[in-house]
Amino acid sequence: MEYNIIENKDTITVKNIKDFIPKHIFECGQCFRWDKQKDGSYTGVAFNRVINVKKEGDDIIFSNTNKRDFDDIWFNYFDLGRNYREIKQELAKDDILNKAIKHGQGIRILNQDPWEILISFIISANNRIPMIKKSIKILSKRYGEYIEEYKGEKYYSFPLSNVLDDLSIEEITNCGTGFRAKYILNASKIVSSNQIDIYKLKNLSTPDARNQLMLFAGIGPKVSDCIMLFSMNKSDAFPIDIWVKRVMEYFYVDEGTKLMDIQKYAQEKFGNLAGFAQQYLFYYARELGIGRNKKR
DNA sequence: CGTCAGGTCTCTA
DNA sequence: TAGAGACCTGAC
Repeated sequence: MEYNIIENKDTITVKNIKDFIPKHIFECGQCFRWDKQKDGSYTGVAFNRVINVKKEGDDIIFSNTNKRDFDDIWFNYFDLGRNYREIKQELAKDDILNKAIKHGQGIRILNQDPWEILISFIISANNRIPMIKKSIKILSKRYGEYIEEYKGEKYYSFPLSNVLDDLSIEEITNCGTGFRAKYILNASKIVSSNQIDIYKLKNLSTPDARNQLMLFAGIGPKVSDCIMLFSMNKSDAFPIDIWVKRVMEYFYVDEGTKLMDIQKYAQEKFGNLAGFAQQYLFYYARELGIGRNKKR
């Protein structure tokens, strides 16, 4: 993928970029540390940096950054080396996905940090997105490192495992994590002691990586698939949350199909692109509120 | 006040 | 080995 990049003071502009719509990227459920600003742009924190992303016409402007960070961090973070046009062309052969893609054509799957994503998705279990974001924000403010103030707001990095592993259950609960606090503490101890090297899991096969992740208390099939898809470059992972379950039942499989069987179905149908299909379907289901009034 | 939300764990038959 | 029930928390 080649881009026409313009460098200015504190900003990098990528001209005429297709397949990049901030709203789709930041609101398709893969990340929790990006907030919409009054001007419609999004400000987020990742890899100890604060950055603002704004779409102007066909250009994307990255503010509060520089060419070096763009090359070293953001190019990979925003998955800019991947050709989404080809992925969408392939998936659009399926009628349902063809429609779903039209709603979320600017989605990209971010390459996020495994440790932050592992904890974030432990917190996501039986929780709501605003609450998840709030918990992560408090955790970072209390136990992360201060990064900088940007447009009147202070930003903090996500706390390291060897900081969280010293906390009490109560201290973690007090960040709004509820019953998941014990899972967070447990995971912190496993990671800080290197009992499981989560940074090496991306080198394993998807089933093997999944089995390793499921060893953590509080991580089941859905959360492990999220971790693999959003931070370990496993594009064949297919996380099935309530929305994906609904949209799959609505369009593809019988109601009451077991999650494992939906998983198998998606694996066979979408293969290596399952993760991308999941994102388009998830966004589509939420936009349309598919199955919202149905009982589980 | 119940209900319920980006699931997972525990207990029971 | 599958299925029901519990679970922090806060918004409706």
